[in-house]
Amino acid sequence: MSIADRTDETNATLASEGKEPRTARGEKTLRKILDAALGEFGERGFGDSSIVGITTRAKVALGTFYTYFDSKEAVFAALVGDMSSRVRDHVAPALGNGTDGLDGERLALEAYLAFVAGHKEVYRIIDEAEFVDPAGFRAHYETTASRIAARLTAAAERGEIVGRDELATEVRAWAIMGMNVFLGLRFGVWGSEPAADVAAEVNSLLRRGLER
Amino acid sequence: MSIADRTDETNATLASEGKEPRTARGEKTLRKILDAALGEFGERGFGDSSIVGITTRAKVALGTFYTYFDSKEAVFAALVGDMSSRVRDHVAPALGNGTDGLDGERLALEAYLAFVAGHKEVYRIIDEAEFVDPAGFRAHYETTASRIAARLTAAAERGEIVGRDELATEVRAWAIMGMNVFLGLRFGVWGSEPAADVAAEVNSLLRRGLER
DNA sequence: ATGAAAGTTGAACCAACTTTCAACTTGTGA
DNA sequence: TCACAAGTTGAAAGTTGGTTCAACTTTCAT
Repeated sequence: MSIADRTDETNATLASEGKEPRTARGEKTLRKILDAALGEFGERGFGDSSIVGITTRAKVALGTFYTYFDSKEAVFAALVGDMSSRVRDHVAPALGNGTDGLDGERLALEAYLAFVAGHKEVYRIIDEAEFVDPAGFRAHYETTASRIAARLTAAAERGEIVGRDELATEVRAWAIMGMNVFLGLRFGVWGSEPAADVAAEVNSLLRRGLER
Repeated sequence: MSIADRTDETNATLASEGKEPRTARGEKTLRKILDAALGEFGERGFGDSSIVGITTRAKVALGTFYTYFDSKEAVFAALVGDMSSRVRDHVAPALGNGTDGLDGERLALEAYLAFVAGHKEVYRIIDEAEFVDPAGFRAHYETTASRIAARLTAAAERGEIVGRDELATEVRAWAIMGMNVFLGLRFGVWGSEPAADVAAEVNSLLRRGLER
């Protein structure tokens, strides 16, 4: 998926404040820069990336970068927000396809693993946001955890799972999220064992626990 | 815990190859630099840290740094290995104090949360290693996952938990590790809800799952 | 006591970037 | 058509911070 595949409105707001493109040409250039930045940051990491590297990939002049962004950090932050949405957009549809709430979570993990395997740059950028864009990083995970918590509460109300108080629900949500992220690293980024097998094992853990 | 609290032998090997200190004075200087680096990286992150920052904290001259390390990356890598050991050393004793294997995991998570809360720099450095010292990062997590997997296998052999094949055991190990790390972030680094409550909830998840 | 090895010092060097800007090109509405 | 706004260009200025090194000090074995 390229940034160019997304809507114009979405891209426009990714530029730094007051630097939004006002013509179709500018819009196109902004897209090229964002795509190039995604590639550059994904391959080299934030520290080893340079603005020259980004503009060279985008095939625009160095100065053009500053027409749309205030700094290297600013593009990165824009990308974090965008990658966060992409993960959500890709995983969310799977949630509804399960036979019950927990089965939805299984399919969501499967979709997440597939997404990560095909977009390692996205995984990397969100992870590196912990140091480059802490606010964006925290927003991403707090939002994700809230969504999981809401689904757990709904499943409890439907009588599918055991209900718990608010703190316990948050603990469960963060536990599930942490499992998913680390499995994404191990089986999406590093390895390539079948996503369905991985997700199935996690699902049995969530359903029945480990105890004999 | 300061680097100075550890043994001389341990510290000596933390210097870059061929740069090990040969006198007591050198040993002491190396310790000061390592402690300063831990503080600097922990507070500012790798990118915003500078060698001047480290040597200023350590109260040694800039050039002294290069008596013991080849580069900024080299100190960071030394620190990653050391932090990895520290986490293990702090958490391992708790494992044996449980009434069974899963109870040991509960106490280990509790110990881990307490450790992270008191040593946020350690958490941060291991996380940032993903980008600064990928080999050290991977070694840390693969080693940790192997240890968890070995404990799961042992518990299965004792008949405490349901045994599974190798892939499933690895999935379980990474799932447990991911849970722990994310709970460390949420409840150790960011929040301060009681570690015992968090660990208890996770334990019930592992024992009985979520299903009603 | 003494000299060779070990350790320390910080100014200076240098490579790598980020950021600015004035000139130039392109697009568009009247 | 034409004038002005929007966008593009890349050389150059400016900054930052890693790394080197030759002079100097301390340690310690003999």
